[in-house]
Amino acid sequence: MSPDPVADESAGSASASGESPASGPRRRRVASSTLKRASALGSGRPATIYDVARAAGVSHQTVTRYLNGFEGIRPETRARVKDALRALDYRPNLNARSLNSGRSRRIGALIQEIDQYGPSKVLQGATAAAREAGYVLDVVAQDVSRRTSIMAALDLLSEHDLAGILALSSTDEMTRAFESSRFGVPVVICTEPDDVTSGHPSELTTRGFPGLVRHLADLGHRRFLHIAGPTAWSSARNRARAYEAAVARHGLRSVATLPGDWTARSGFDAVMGVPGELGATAVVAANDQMALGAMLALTRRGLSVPGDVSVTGVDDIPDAAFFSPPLTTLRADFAAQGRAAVAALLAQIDGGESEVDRTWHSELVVRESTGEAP
Amino acid sequence: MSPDPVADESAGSASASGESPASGPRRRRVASSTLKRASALGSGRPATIYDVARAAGVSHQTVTRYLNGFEGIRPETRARVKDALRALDYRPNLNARSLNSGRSRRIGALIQEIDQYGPSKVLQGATAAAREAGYVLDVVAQDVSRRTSIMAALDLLSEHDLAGILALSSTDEMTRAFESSRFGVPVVICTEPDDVTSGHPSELTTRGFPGLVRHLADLGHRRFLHIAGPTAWSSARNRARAYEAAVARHGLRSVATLPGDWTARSGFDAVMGVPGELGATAVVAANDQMALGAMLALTRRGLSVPGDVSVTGVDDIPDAAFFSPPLTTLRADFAAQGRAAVAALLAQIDGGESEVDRTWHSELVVRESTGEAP
DNA sequence: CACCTAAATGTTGCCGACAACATAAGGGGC
DNA sequence: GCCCCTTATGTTGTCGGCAACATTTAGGTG
Repeated sequence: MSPDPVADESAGSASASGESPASGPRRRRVASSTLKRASALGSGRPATIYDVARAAGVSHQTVTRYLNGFEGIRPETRARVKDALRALDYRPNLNARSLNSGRSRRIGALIQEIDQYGPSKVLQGATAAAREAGYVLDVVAQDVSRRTSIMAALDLLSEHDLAGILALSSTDEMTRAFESSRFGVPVVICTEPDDVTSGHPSELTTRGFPGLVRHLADLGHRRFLHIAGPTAWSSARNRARAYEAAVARHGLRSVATLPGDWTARSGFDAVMGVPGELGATAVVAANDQMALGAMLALTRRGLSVPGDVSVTGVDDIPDAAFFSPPLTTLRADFAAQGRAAVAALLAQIDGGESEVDRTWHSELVVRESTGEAP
Repeated sequence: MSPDPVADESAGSASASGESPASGPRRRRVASSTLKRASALGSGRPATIYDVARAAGVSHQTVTRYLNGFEGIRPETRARVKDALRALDYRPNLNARSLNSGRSRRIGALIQEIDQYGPSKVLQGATAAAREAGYVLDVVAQDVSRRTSIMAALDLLSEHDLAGILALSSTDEMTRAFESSRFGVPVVICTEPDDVTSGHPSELTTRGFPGLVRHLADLGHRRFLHIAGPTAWSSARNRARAYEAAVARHGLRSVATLPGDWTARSGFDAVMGVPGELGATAVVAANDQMALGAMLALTRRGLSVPGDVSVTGVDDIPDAAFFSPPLTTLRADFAAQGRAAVAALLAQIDGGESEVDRTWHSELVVRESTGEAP
């Protein structure tokens, strides 16, 4: 009835049982007919080193040597191989290579809440970094709605012989799954720098939240409200800790820390759920979405932003600059997090050196959602 | 200086040159020492069918037969194999399998603007569908900032012997790259159902936009403004066409179609850039982000939403319900698009039948950004 | 009980790449 | 000119799984 949602264009004569439509032990060829394969451009299956060798009139090992940059090949031979490679459009089969070498060029990536801005940006950074190193990411997204367990995802990944595994979300669930499983490959859990994991105060604790709170304090705010992320996320816990420490350091008062789940709805519900007077003139949300929901709720409660209450977020998602009013927030660089995680993993894979110390910067972006305290 | 952003926990004794630290033709074992490998749980490399066969006292082929569900195995033998499989925690090496069979369980996925809600949701749906079928997605994200060409990404993917390739964004650039390349595997371009590709009016043209425009017309609006997505995107073109057709059908007037790029900023700029009076009482944006930017711009121009101007979006991103004011929009189901694309690809891979006709529904969600025309 | 067939299991070879070993040309030294 | 030794290149075997073919064992039948 409805139009096919997918515009497909099958390419090449490849698949779907080549010539003999009847029987079909797949492409199992008959004895020596193997030599009849792809000779010209674009025909049939991709060329192998054997095809190239035959075309160049050398042995397959000479081709391998050429590909591996071996010096001792006569210029004349070298030229023949080179020509054959290009003529047949040779692409190495990484599958076969890793079967032999035991090392693949693939990284498994587990990710949760991929539809959120943060995680998807982390993924973007990770794929970019991986690609630059000649790797691809095998991505498995945890669907929130169907919690089939991370273990099942890991099982799926474990068969694909990967060079390493990346956890792109740092939740307790994820951490637990990674602890209980044993992989034969390096593993990295990507997370915001946080106080507990690193053992010393993170940038968010030393500069990010202090700067944010000072900004609000300078505007005359004295009583604060925090809307936290889900406690299962290490970044949520860290942000809450950083917030509380910053408020305490300035000798100010935190009225409450309300639980949220990163969504705008939870920010909205949190504020709507406060009984009686709000009791605070500044709402510090752990991310921009919750700040968005909080602003709407404040409006609903008859409070104006920033007239009566100032609101801040964390992340600086692209939309934040266009909220009504535009949101004051702490900018985070998620793509860099993803890149760093991949770099750390590659370091483990290749060398064993884990030298990847990255400088983290959260930057306070002041917009119109914060103003003088009433 | 700053704490290491990545909490890593290397697992297993695997990597890093096992025993002999000196020389090292990798794990190339010495003659028959191959038999000395992993015997107990958790030791060394993953078990192969040969390990299992030895443990069960049968030939490797019997193990294969068991794994493939072959009936003719004596119950007693069957039990021994089963026990050995579990004892060694056997996992098939899909790499080796696909080297032999020529078919892998991996799908290449190319995606652009993954940090946008739509594409990331499509990816979520796609990975979920792939996972259910026992596949994983090899994701390569096109980074907008570094347009290193899709071709390079395809080259990278082409070496990883994939069962098929998915384009999760439908842009001209992507389409062109797919047309000029020849793959030996099925290819599917995931796109919104649109008029041109499908050859007949899409749901968006027959119901989505007509419903939206009628809603606005019923509120008394007569003059409309469209903020379109980037013309390189087929969905942007289709939405613009659907909008114009709907306005025309109701005998109303479209003042202009302004170009945007999906971002809130572009929506903001589009509205700010209109010289003189706005000339319209309803702004129909091609997505929610641009609608968000448009609303802020209208406020900046001294117009109230929805008092003076009504604004609508498309997509119904989770945040849309919490914009100020909450946004009237056409809901789209991106995850379903991703699932459908995978289903179509799998159909091509497995059967050749492309029976995947999915019912597309855009649903009008009325919120507070639309109201009576002034 | 010999004999034949079907069922159950074992053996060999291949996918594509690479590594170790093996061999065929070239260039001195005497 | 003989021998050795360095190049340049060819041959064999391996990774883990599967398919074709080979072989053994069990189950009937005359």
